[in-house]
Amino acid sequence: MTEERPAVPVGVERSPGIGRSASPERVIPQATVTRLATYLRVLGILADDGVLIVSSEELANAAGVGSAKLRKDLSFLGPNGVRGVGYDVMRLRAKIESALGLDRGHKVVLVGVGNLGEALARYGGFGRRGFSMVGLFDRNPERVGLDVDGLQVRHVDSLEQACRDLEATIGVIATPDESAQSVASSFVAGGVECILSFSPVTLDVPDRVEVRRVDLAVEMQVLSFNSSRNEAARHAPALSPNPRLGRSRGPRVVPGSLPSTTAISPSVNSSTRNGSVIAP
Amino acid sequence: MTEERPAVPVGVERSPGIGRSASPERVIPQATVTRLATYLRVLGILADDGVLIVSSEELANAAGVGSAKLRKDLSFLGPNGVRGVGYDVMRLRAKIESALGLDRGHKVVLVGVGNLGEALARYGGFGRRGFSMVGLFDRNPERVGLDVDGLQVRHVDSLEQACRDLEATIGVIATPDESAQSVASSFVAGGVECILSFSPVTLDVPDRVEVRRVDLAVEMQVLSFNSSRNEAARHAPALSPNPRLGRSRGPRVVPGSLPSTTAISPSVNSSTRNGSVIAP
DNA sequence: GCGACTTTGTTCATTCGTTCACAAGCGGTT
DNA sequence: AACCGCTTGTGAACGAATGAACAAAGTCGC
Repeated sequence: MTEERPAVPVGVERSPGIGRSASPERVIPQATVTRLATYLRVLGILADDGVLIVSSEELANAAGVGSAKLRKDLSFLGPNGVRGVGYDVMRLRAKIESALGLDRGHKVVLVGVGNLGEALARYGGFGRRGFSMVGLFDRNPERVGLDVDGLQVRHVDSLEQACRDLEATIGVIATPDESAQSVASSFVAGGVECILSFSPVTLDVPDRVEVRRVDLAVEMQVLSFNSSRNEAARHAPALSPNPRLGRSRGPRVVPGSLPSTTAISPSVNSSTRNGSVIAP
Repeated sequence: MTEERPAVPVGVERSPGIGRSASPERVIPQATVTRLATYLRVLGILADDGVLIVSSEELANAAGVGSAKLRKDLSFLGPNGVRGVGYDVMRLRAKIESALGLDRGHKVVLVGVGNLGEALARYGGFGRRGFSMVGLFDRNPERVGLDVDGLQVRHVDSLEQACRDLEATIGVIATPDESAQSVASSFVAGGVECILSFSPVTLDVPDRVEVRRVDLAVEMQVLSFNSSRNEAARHAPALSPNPRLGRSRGPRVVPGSLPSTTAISPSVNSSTRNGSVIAP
C-alpha cells in the first residue's frame, strides 16, 4: 500500500561526482511530487497564454501555495530559474515533466467501463499529459465490444495477457468492489506496477507495486468533519487557540497574467494532501 | 483552498472542566481525520459480518496501516476500547461517525451531470453514509429535466436559491473547468461552505469555505513519478540507502475475520496522504 | 564597467506527524 | 483474592515538512 511505503528517499541519490548529472537530482519528498503536478498545470495555462517568464511569487499565487514552498519544491529539480528574473515557463515545464516521468509515454489500461469508467475513458486530458489510453476492459458481456472513444472494450479475461502485449505501465480500476482485487492481481501478473483504484477496498499487492486510491466517500466524510468543525468553531469562538497573526496568508486568486477565461483541459492540482483530478 | 488552511487545531479544545464532555475532545489532525474514514469502512464490513470485538492489530491490518498509528488516531476520540480485549465494533463505529459529523444528515447538491456527474449521482453509497443527494443541476438544456436516480436535473441558474431552500451543506462540482468558479460562487452565495470539486482549477472562495479537490491528472502524474523512481531504483540498486531491517512491515491482507467475499458498497479508504473515492 | 535592484536557492528553526516502546488496565484463571 | 496474559492508550524519540529569513547571482540603468 502506498501509505506503507517507508521513508524511502524518493528519487535518485545525488551523485557526489563532479559535474551534476542531467535531470533527477537529490531526493524528492512525496508532498513535493504532488505539488509539482499542480505547478505543471498552472504552467500549462501560462504557456497557452504566451507567458514566457514567471516569478515564484506569481506562480505560487496561481497554484495556491506560498512562494517559499514553491521555490523549495522546484529546487529539488536543480537550478531552474534565473535570479532577478524568474522562471522560463517552457523550460520549467519541460523539467517538471521530465522529473515526473511524463516524457516516457505511459500506457494506461482501464478496467470497468461503467459510469465512472466511461467518464475516465472519455477524459481528454490523457494525451496532453503524456498518457495514452491503450486498453479498456470489462466483465459485463454487454459492454464488451463497445467502442468508447475509439477503443474497443475487451473482456477482462484477456487483461493479463493484454497488459504484457500492450506494455502498459499504469492500470486503472473502476470496477465494483468485489472485482477490484482480482483485477489488481491480473495487473500485477501482467507486469503493471502502478495502479490507480477507485474502489475503496484495500488491495493486496506486492510491495513493489504502487497503489493510489481515490475514494469519494473519504472526501465527503472529511468534508463533513470540517463542516462540523467550522460550525462548532463558529458557535464557540470564545478562546481562539491560534490567533494567526497577520493577514490570512497569500491570495488565492490567480494574478492578472492568468485570465481565468482560458479553459484548458484539466490537468493537475492538489488537495490538502491529496491531489487527484477527474475529467468532468 | 484546503492546503492554505493554517495549522488550525481541528476540533474543539478540550475543556479543562471536570467530567469530560460527550464526544469531540482534543484536536484531531487532518491526516487522522482522513484515516478515520478508512477505519469506518472496515468497521462497516466487520459489523456486517457480525463481528462484535476487534483488536487494534486486526483493524489496522484490514485498513492497511500500522497498529500504533491506528491506536493513536482513535485516541483522539477519547477512550474507546477495553484493554486486554479490543474495540466494540458497533460502539467504535458510532463514535467515529459522530466525530466525523456523519450523524447530522448532510444534504448534498451536485452540479454538472456529465459522465462523471451521473456516475456520482448514481452512487449508492450516500444514504448509507449519512449523506443524501438532494439536488442535481446542469447548464445544458438537454440535460435539464432528465431524471437521474430519482432526482430531476434542474438548471444551474436556480442553484443559489435552491441551495438555500434545500439547506444543502455540501456542494459537488463536476462541471467543465470554465464553469467551476461560477458554480463555486453560487454555492457560497447559497450558503454552502463545503465544496468537493473535480475540476483542477483553483477556486477563489472565502476563507471559511472548505474546498477539497479531486484531480485525476495529479494522481496519474504522481503514479508516473513513482513508476519512474521504482524503475530507476531497480536499475541502480547499488547503494540501498535504507536497508529497512527486518520484515517488510505488517501484512496487508485482511485477517480471517474479514472474508473478502462480502462486497459492501464503497465507503472509505485513504491513499498515501490523500484519500477520496468514487463510485464505480 | 559599476552599482542598485530583483529574484532565486538555501539555511535554519519550528511545527507537525509517525513510530517505538512501555506502563496502565481489564478479563480470565487458579 | 491474587496472578497472568493480553491489549489499549500514551510519552517520548524520530523524521518529515513548513515558513521565514538571508546570501548568492543575475539583470538593468547609468
